[in-house]
Amino acid sequence: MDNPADRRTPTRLRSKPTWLITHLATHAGRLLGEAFDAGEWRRYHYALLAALEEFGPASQAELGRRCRIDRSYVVEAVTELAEQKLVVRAHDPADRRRNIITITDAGIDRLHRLGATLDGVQDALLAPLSQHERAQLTDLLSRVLDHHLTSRRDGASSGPGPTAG
Amino acid sequence: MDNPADRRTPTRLRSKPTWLITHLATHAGRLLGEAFDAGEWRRYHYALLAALEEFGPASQAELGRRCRIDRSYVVEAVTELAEQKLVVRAHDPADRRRNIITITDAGIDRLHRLGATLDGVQDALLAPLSQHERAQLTDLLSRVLDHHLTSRRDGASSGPGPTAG
DNA sequence: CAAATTTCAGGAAGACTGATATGG
DNA sequence: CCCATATCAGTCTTCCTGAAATTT
Repeated sequence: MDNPADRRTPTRLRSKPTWLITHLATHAGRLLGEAFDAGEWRRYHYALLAALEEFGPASQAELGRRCRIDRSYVVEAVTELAEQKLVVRAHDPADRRRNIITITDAGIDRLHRLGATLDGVQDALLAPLSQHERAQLTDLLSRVLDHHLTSRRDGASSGPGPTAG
Repeated sequence: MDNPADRRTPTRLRSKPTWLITHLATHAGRLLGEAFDAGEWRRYHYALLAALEEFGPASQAELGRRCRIDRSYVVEAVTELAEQKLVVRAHDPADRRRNIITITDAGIDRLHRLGATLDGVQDALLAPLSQHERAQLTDLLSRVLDHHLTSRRDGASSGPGPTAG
């Protein structure tokens, strides 16, 4: 029952990056969940705060594009952040469709504290790798992700072209 | 609106492997979905077939442990595979709690054809990387995943210990 | 009685879609 | 009229938990 051979994963799966990435995402999600659970935090809370701090006030649509968060989630997450006074939601006088979201001092403070927590999660996730290897992995993942983010302009109106449906 | 600067991702996210892996998993899932959609395939169908082909007939519990698929899904997926005669589900005379799942010739054939499709997905996902870099990435991911799979003995009955609520 | 297996019922999180109202 | 934005109401997949029945 506790035989290690019983738990060996099929070679056909182990050799496939898609499988590795999918399962690692699950573990990363678990670690993030454990780290964030105490305060009802979600990943997108951190993402939104990070975008607001780095790029300044923005509309909800822009935040969604930057953080790759769906518009539905932006609505919900901004509401939650606003309730805790970590951001302020105001109408844009220049374009009355938009909300302008601004991070508060409390929001910046929270961002930094969540950041420290997150750094711990990265360490836990990449524990078996050396510093050099961690940088290497981050670089490879970045390049792959960049490729897919730039080759899919999925935020704007451009051609949908359902390739397999 | 189509300003690239508008889509730039916060540095605090880009530098975090957890974020990169999570988002890449989304893209991988999309690619897998597109590739599999035509035939109602799911990842775990392939995973189960791969385990059965590599390690021979097995109980459902063992399949779940090998492929890291939850027991609920194993039930469902095996049923679907059995309906298409890709596997056979039989009672184990030696231990009447167990079902013994065996892959059929048609199942092996399907496994190989799905494998070819999946290889195409790996290529699409890792397009921007050289062959050497792909091997490097696969190796790094494997080592990280191994670490978490072996440090968490999550299949058996051992202590759950909810560390955070 | 304890443990393992199969099975079902359902919950949680995240990605995504469609519809609607409003404004540019 | 077309497009963008904000919002709400859902669906879908995957992961996970709880519980029941059966057997060891």
